[in-house]
Amino acid sequence: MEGSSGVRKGAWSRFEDELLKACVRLYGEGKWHLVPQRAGLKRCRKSCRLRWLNYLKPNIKRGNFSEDEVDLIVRLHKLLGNRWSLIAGRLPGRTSNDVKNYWNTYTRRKSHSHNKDNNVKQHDETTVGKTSTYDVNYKPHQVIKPVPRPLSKTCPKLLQAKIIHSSKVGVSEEGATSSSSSGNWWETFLDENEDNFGAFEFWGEEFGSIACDFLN
DNA sequence: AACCGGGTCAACCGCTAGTAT
DNA sequence: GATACTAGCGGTTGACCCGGT
Repeated sequence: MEGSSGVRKGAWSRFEDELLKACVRLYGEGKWHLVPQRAGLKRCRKSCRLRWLNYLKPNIKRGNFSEDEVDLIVRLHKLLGNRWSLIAGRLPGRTSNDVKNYWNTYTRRKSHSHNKDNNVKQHDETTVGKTSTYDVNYKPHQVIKPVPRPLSKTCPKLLQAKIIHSSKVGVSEEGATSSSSSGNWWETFLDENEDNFGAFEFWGEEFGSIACDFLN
């Protein structure tokens, strides 16, 4: 299976996996455009990156989603919409592809059962997703799509919150660690923690109120 | 045993955002 | 500011598997 440009497509062989793993071990993640050359693979950079992120990367969790994970996915999807990478970021060991695939089958299952039985008044408590679109009490939810905001580095809110980070090391411009001692502020962004309501407000009054509603 | 349909998951494609020059 | 290039994302597709008939 090789394209006209000499680039292989389709399923990865064990040998290719080993080459890719060895390459990442040697050079680290990133610079994906160099990976095919370095690893001696006839794959495009996208293919290499995807294979690594979705399959070869250590700590990837496989198998069924737990109830907690499903619940989190439902809640996060309600808040973020189809931002699979953001959602996956909150689920250790899960990839955006996993989450997306799960959601697609999950919603398909839901719509299937919905079509089968339009008269269902009570949502089956045993099924996953307590907030399915087909709940009797379902209200169309408002998906929050982060809007780019022109923020000055001297923005008082930013300075106050000390969340101006270097994109690489997660350290404030002042060289101190951020207010979130355990790393990046977004890692705890959705925690049910009062501190975060300030963060919501930071993105604007509207976002803050929606997010608070969501968490309540 | 053969066929069919649905579910699952890996992979590809097209697009946008970010960065370098 | 314009352009080129790279990284990353979400949508979609297709192969494979499995259970039912």
